[in-house]
Amino acid sequence: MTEGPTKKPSRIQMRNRRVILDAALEVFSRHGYRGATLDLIATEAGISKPNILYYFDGKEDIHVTLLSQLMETWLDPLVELDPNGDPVEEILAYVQRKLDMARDLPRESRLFAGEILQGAPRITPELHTSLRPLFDEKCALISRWVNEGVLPPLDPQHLIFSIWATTQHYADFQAQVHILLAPNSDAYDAAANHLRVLFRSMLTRS
Amino acid sequence: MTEGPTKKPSRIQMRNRRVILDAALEVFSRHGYRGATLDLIATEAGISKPNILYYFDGKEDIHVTLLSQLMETWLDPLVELDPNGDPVEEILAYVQRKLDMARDLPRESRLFAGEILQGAPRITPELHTSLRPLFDEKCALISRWVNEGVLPPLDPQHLIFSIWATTQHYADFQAQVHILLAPNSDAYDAAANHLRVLFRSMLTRS
DNA sequence: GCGAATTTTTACCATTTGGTAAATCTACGA
DNA sequence: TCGTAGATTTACCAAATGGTAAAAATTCGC
Repeated sequence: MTEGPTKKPSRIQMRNRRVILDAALEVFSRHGYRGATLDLIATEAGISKPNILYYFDGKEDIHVTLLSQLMETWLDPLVELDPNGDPVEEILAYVQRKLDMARDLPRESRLFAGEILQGAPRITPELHTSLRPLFDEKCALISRWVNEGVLPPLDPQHLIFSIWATTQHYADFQAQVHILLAPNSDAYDAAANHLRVLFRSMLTRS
Repeated sequence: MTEGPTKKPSRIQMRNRRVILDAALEVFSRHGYRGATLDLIATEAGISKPNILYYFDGKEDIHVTLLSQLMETWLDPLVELDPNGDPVEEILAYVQRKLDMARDLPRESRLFAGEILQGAPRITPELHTSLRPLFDEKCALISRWVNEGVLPPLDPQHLIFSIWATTQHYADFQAQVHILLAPNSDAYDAAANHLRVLFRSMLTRS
């Protein structure tokens, strides 16, 4: 472990690590950290448990690896918020991107939600180093837009919270949403329309 | 279990069941269902593990009891949505009540969120019998308001989702919120202001 | 094809955890 | 105060679970 340059991974290592992480994402997001077992992950991956421990140092290593890899994808929509674009359209496009992610990557959303829900015991450092600076930067950008008068007065921090909350809700609370919505309706289309109206109303009020 | 009328619980039973449930709420909300152990709950409650199993049939029994008791409290703010009140003020008051609950009962919020996040394996029946009818009823009420022209066109289902999502976010994602917000600021006051503006904008747009 | 390195399996193990049986202690009404 | 129903503790247990050692199998550069 105190070795210098890590050997570049073989094709087998690349493939198996990917297979294991995909299985682990499925299992962790469905059962939570403690509810997930190495046996479940092993079965899901089609790889024996000791073999999984050949590729990862342990259960926690798999979990942390997943969360770290996820973080980049997760923050990407916010990174793309363009200082040079039209403020209202930029923010609405951000809402749409976040909603698309909730639709396309619900397991990732639930994995992240589960970690935060339990106090972010394994990802707090990353939140400080990755999320916090980006959050501050984009809050400053939105504040600038407000000060320039191109946006009405609003709280950038809580605006972003509202966007996160409303979009991720469809992935994180999917079980509830499915019970409450008519099964044939396309929840995401309706949600997209609703959220566009909701946030546009706030961003364009006179 | 096939007995007829259950004996009325003694004072000791009342007290100990309350103590156990309170400890279990703390432990379940912090660690999730699988992460919570009877030993943790026992320590937190100051009651030995076998003694806990004298009052409850098992771990799942405690969890289900907690969720069932919580459901009533949880739905209460929505029950109070008054068909005879002013639509905009009624909905904004509902938002405030939900936000107050997230502030005052964060453990309950996280317990519920954890259950839904994992597919509501132990509370799905209650969601159908308790939540669904109330949800449908209040959606119909809001639809009526829209049809009467006292509210602008909007999707009642997704409006309620947005209210749930934005308010519960402050309890469920508390760990993240604490990392991102300046520690001295009063998050709930700012959130209340923000959410009032957000939803009022949508409800009063011309 | 061959030897070394990598990968996989087999056979385990210690700990944790939900739960139980039975003995013991305590409260409480007669 | 005494007997009994109710409450609590002690001493367990079986299954699940994260993890390991070492043998066996496979892959790969030459």
